[in-house]
Amino acid sequence: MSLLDDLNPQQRQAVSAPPGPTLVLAGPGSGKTRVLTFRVAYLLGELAVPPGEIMAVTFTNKAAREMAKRIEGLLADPRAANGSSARPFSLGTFHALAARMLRREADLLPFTRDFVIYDASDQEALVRQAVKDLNLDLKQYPPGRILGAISTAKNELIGPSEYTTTTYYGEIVKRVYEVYQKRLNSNNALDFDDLLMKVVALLREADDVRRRYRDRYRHILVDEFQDTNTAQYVLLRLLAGDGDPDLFVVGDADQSIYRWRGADYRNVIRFQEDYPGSGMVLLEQNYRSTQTILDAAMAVIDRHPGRQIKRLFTDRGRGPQVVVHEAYDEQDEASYVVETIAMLTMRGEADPGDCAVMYRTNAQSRSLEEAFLRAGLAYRLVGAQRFYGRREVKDLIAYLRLIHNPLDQVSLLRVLNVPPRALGAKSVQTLLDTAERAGVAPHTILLDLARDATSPHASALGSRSIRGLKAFGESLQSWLDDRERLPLPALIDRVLTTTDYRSYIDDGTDEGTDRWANVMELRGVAQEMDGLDLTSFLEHVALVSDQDTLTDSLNVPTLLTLHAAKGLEFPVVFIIGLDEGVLPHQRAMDDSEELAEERRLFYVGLTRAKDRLFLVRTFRRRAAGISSMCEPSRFLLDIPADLVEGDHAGILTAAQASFQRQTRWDSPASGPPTTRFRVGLHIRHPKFGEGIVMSSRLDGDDEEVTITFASEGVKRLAASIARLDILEDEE
DNA sequence: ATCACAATACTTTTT
DNA sequence: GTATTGTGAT
Repeated sequence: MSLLDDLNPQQRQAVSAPPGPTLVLAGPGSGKTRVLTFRVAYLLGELAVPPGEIMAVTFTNKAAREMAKRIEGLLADPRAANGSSARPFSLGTFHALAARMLRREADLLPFTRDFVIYDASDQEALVRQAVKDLNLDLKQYPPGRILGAISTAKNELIGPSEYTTTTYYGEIVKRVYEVYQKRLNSNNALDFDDLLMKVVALLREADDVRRRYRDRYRHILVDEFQDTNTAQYVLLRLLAGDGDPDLFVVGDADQSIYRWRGADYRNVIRFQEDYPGSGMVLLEQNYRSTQTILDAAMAVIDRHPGRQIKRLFTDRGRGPQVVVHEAYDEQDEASYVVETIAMLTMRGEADPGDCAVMYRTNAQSRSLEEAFLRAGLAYRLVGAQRFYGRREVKDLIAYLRLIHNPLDQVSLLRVLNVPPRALGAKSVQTLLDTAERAGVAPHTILLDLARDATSPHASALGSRSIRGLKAFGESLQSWLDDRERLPLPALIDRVLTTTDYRSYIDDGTDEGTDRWANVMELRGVAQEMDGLDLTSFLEHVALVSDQDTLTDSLNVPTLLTLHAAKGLEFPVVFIIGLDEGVLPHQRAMDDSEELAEERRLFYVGLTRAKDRLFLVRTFRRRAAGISSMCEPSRFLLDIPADLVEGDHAGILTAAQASFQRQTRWDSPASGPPTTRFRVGLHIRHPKFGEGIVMSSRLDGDDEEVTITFASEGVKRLAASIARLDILEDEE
């Protein structure tokens, strides 16, 4: 009797694969989390691997926690070869693990272990500063776009000095990038991308450090491998080392939805090339959804041009038909969702907590929230910025970051005049100029003023701003002293009292009360994480996103974006806003790669559903204030009408008919000649045996096919020369 | 010089 | 609904 008895043959093959590079290609709902957790348990139990040697990388911290919990459960199972309870091993996201390594090795690095992590809005503030510094027009060079370019470069491990370009715009980006990076350094700050980049640089340059980590992490597991970017992949390779490391990666190219963040599912191909001896296991059976839902999902993903028809199968039976609903406007859409959930609950067909509502953009949650509130029903929102993006929360965090790392200028500028201290733009600018001229960081000027108002720095400043700056400096000094003495919640209280933050934020209105409640909630987080120091608290705040804190104890419907839904499952799923311009999103419509990603995103949403699926579209939609008509999503039209519940199928067939007359398609109208060998196709080669097509591209009249063979690894073959037989679908 | 309030423009997805 | 910019009052 072994733990592995609970698995199907494919899963068992993956879990008990001999240590070495292994690629697990898993369809949705195929139990890949299960495979990963069993693999860890197998290493710990069966192979008696010391826990310290294992590192598991997950996509979210929530996934990490979930996995830890499950492993603990597995190891407590009497059938586990080594029935002691769970032991600690490294587990977390790339970013969290990288941050830990950087703090540990900070002595070798050009920043101190007190570095702060800048989130997207901090980054944008810094880019904004840089653009202004270079006397560029913010309108012409929107910080967000420049930041995107910088982030893309960082994900490819391209630093400011290596950044090459041939365009004028690229030249601007390069110059902003240089200033931006300099500012990060002088602020003792790292952005998200730096966490990865700096670790990679460290491991590349410091031989002894690299050796140490390689010796330490003998077994590495990666979840959602299709969403790794170049920096992450290089980091993995550095940690794993050469030869045949035990690198166990699990992914599904069809669920790759983070291309815009630099993720490259071709890492799957790279993996096979870099580790020619790697094993490959497929997980094809789906344990989650009914056949109807799977058929709908497959119909959508199979429209992906140049892709093999995939047969996901389940033994769960057909289940109820898919429901398609057309609402009049967003309010109507939201009330339809709320009413349907209420009805299902009332009939006892589902618990409120079984239901999830998914949408493309966070903004779409608003009408839903209003409808839930109107109906007096509770809900849970997994929002990107629901909590940590709020002004009052950011203010308090900025204060704490400043205390933690006074070099953090972004935070300093944020709070210097919040609450108002009569320090306007002019005073701030004079402070910065004075600091620059004296060659010191701005905060030292403040601290100097606090000690001695007549310090030499004072000359350039007006008497009124000196008073304000001095007062702020005194407060800062006292907090810095407190930092050493007081536990975190008490430190927070001190900041709130000295700044009299409450009377600033809480004006007695409902909104003000709400804001103060948020401040207290943040304090509560600090309190809960008992004994946590300031460093860990700030790191938690920076790296732990809302969905990581998603509690499943509440029995209420969940509202979340399709991206946030990745890796989750619900008995009842609503996907709303199935309209052209929303899903697919307007900004993805003129790029066929992006359009393909939108399609995969929809596919991810569909495959979250276990039993029932509701697809909702809206006839009229308000965007940026004006309401206009919109057309049904092209993805919706790909769902075969015979999977849709009677009354509603008409909506589809009518829309499909009108669609025929138009020329919207995923690829240009003329369309390039298509490849004969589509990704995922099973083939047989006379010499190499059976394999799977990883990619194929046209090469003149010929076709170059990249194939992974079960026995031979990756080969690139010319279709005209190699005698490739296409095997029938794996039915 | 600062601040409060009004007008304005913009709004993908997130570790 | 939010962040930035503009305006007039203090």
